[in-house]
Amino acid sequence: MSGSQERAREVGRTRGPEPGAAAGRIDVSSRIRSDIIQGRIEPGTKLREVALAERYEVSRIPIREALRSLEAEGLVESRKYSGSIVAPSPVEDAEDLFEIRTVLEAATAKRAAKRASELIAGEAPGPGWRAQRKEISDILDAGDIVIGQERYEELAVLNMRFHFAVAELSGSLSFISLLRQISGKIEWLYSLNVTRRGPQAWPEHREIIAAIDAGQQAEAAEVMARHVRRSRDSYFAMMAERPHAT
Amino acid sequence: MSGSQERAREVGRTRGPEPGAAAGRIDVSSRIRSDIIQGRIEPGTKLREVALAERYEVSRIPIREALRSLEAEGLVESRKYSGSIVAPSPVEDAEDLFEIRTVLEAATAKRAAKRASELIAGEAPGPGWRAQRKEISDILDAGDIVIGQERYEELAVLNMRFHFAVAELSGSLSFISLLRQISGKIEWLYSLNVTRRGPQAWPEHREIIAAIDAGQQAEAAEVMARHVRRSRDSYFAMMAERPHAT
DNA sequence: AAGCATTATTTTGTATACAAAATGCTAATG
DNA sequence: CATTAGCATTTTGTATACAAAATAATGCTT
Repeated sequence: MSGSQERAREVGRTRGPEPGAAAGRIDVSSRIRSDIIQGRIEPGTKLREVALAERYEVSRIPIREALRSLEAEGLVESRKYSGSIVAPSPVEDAEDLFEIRTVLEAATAKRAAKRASELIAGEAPGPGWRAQRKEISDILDAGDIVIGQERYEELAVLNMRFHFAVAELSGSLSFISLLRQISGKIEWLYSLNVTRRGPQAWPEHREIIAAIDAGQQAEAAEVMARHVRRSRDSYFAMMAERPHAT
Repeated sequence: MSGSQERAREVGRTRGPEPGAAAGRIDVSSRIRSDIIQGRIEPGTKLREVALAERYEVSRIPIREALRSLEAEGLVESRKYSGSIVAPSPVEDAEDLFEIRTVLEAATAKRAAKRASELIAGEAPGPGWRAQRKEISDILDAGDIVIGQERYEELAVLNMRFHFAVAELSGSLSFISLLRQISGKIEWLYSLNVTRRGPQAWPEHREIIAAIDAGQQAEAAEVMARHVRRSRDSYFAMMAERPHAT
């Protein structure tokens, strides 16, 4: 690999970036993702790299890498030499997304129950079980408290945490990463409507955990599937009432 | 043509990179992915950007973007300021990967059957149906020919194409992109063993399509699930015979 | 004036240069 | 001798500079 090293270039001492330009920053891709999900950037918007670079006060390089990640999540669509645009609103994919959640989460519940049954049989369920199981109890308790105090807005994040906690209880990294893949679109979907599923759905979580704890794989899968389908029905019922802002 | 305009365009000759440096190149990320899947780079290997840049004869920028994509596929693991390494061999995740395929592909078969039932009912199944359905027939025929001529090595790629074609027949982009997400690891899994599933599995594909064409959703899902599970069993039977090179 | 070829302009893609963090090594100290 | 503080090296992260492609604008021909 040769290369004409002799640039004979005036020493560019003037080159350094403004000191302090790179102030404390929180991962650009998260900020863009958030801006898309929260609707601060509309679907179809052309994401020009220089504009984003200015907006988030970084250069184009981090922007480009962030766009690659967001592309993998399906929040952004890119074509070579043609730039990136914000993906179309996920409302069209709502049915698919709920179906995906149904089958994947039923599988995670089943696997979690399998691990529990191993525990019951005296075998070791693998590392982390205790902590993961406790995490779920904490989430369930927190949900009850939140409901008792009628702070329903906080249920959404707890709900998300519960479902991911079950995935982690399954011990299967492949399922977790797949669920994480679609979580962006799921969040986006829900953020399109301020209303969320009411508190009456929360107790279903305890049924799911009961089946898992009992080591009943088929039961756990079925209860989880039913739970997600109800959440689907609730979503579409809501959409029927108040038309969405696509 | 009055006045030939000599636009002196060659002023800034100072900085240009070696001419011809960017020769015809085929997407770096595909090449790295291929090298990982084919085992030319072992799991756990530190992927240093400069080394990759030299190996693929590009600068670090395209390398970094490729690594982001591969990270999303789970073929590479990265930590900030700590670089990227090739993900561990997917053999440990084999069970999970087959389970994921089972539930996702059963769902795609079900949806494809649903579209077919709409066609039967006289409704329009949506755009692309005809072409997609024909594509499947072509693949099935090609497989029969290949088997007839005992060129079994070519079955692997046809098999992959068939399953993706069914996903496309479902008309659900979300499912397709999720399946594409794990396809890298699936390919990796299979490439670890030269042997593949024998030709006796091929006719099962026609059963799946038959159920879809008949618009029998539950049946299509079940047949597809059974098919993937058999492929799972076949894989593990093979692994039991000849120990893998982890 | 309409359609098309050609030239500007814009935007993405990539290479180089420099800064920041992590890693490894050396040496001083208990 | 083990440990650790400090320094040097290595490697990733990011900014700037330039090249290539696409898009917009211009002018020419019919």
